[in-house]
Amino acid sequence: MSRFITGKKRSHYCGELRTSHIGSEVILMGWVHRRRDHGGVIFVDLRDRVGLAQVVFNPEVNPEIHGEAHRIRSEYVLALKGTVRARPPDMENPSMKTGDVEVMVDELEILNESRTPPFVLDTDAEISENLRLKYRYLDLRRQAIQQNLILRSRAAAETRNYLQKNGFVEIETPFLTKSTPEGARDYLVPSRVNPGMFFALPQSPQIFKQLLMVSGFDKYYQIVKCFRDEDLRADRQPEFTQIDIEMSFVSEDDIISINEGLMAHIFQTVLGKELRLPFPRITYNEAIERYGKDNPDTRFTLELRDLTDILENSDFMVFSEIVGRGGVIKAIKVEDGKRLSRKDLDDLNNYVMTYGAKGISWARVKEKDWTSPIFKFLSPTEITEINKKMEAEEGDVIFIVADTPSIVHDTLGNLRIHLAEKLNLIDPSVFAFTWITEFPMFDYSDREKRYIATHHPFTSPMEEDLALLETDPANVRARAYDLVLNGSEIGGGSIRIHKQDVQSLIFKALGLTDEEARTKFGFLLDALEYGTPPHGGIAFGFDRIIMLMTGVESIRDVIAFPKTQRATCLLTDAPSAVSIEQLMELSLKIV
RNA sequence: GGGGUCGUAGUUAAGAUGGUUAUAACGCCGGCCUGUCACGCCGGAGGCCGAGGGUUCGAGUCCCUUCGACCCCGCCA
Repeated sequence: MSRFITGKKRSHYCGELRTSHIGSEVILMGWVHRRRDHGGVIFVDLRDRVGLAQVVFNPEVNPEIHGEAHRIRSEYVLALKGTVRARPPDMENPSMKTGDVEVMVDELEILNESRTPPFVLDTDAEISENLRLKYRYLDLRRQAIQQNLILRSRAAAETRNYLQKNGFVEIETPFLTKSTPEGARDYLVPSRVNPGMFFALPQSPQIFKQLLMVSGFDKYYQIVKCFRDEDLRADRQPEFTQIDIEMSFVSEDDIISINEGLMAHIFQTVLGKELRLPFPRITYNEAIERYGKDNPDTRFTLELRDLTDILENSDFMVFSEIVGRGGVIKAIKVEDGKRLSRKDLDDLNNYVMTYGAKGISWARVKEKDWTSPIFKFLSPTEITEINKKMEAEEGDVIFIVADTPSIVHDTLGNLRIHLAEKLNLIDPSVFAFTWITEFPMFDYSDREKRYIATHHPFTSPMEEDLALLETDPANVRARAYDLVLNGSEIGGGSIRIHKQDVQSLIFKALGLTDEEARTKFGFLLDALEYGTPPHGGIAFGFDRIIMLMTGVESIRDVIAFPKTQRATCLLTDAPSAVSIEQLMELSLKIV
């Protein structure tokens, strides 16, 4: 039996010792971060989740414990009692928070030994991600990622504080629920009791939170896991966490202002960062026009300008023909273009092909003319007009893309970010929030040959666009809004439909027959007939918010046990095969 | 489904044009060392070059297949 665990309790965290503790007796427990054995005196940096403390074993003070300390290796777990003292003069270590003091050990117990870890934990050295994920429990001992998870915990706590204080009720909703059409692919769970039937894990608690509004809960929230069986990215995991919020008797402005308050509260309490409210708002159309994306990074300019008018009748057929087919021509301008070499410029042709563009034209603006592969194809008037439109001066570089509107926007929108990163135009200390409003209600899906909901099928259309529902669905705007932070969509929501007749109209516009709507959403349509209040809400991607707050590049660095890009867990080896007995119990057969 | 980067001691990496015994640093093991803090000094062990096949007198290096990690496109209401 450990005499420390049964008799003596930890008195302090290693990382909290300061000069104020000098003279006091402390009991520490932690991991051996580093050991420096001088043959005589032995120093150990002992680590816990707060930080490091130097503990000292001196053979003259206590030969027996010093002998024991010789056995100590990296990552051994120690319990020890000792006295905090000031370090001898000129022996302080200013790079450690606890560097002014050290602990002279007079009792030691090795609580556990450790094999040599597969990678060293005492540096910030880059370790390959498959090793990190396989030994995630060791990776999570590293201070940087521990700090991320601690910050995440504080952000979650402050979210709850704020919402509770503002009268919200946290209510849990089912994980075993009904598969719904529309949206992402569902993760399915077979039902043993009902052979051949499946639950789906929720892509979000959307319908349940609306039903809670019908029930009169008025202000609901939940910090909740959601599941989507789609391909992964640096900021996408198959299971992720949302801050889910819904309110009754509110307009867009009410939801926006309470959530601006939420963001300000979290950033203030967790990061000590004062956010300026209200956040700017721009419409979806404006975002696309100016930035090419509905999640613009507004920390830098490089805005898109439209050259279609100037070039639609150009003798340069490449441009005029594209316009003739309904295409557009847009451009961005980089000041001080010397920073881009000729090779940089030519390499961009490969870059833009990723986004479906056939190419990109560039022009170095000179005092009289351009240096540009397309200079000889354009008239002097066109050159002048373009310079004027772009407000270009000598030394600037202009990038021009001509194609369908969506390819042009996609290409320039991403090129904008690419160039900003390459040219260091982004101040990493800035948090630039923007609301995007008036999203289109529908997107046309080429694959499904029908309109699909841009947000989701329960989103209310703008009243003034109701008449367009049957005649011109592409131009119906939704009462939907996204919150964008530094070019990441961190949240989105809408005012919902609360009338059964409007909901039916939308289902019709989406190509759902009454019967299909009945089977898929009958319970919701029923509920709408029993006094549903006007309501709306929002959901935030909690992991993404934490990524931005911690400044990490990968969502895996803010999740304790993440999946790989192929949606597997290298630690547990999930997913894995199951026994034939398990399958039979579920009435399943592998095809 | 598609495009790209990568895989060499425990770890991180170096290994032009194919050519003897595959390097280095850190880590690990042993020895020495009483004030270090990336402690120092001396010595040592450690490799099926992701896996399989092929070309060749000869492959870490070239070709094919395959596995895995990461980034991107599609996808993600």
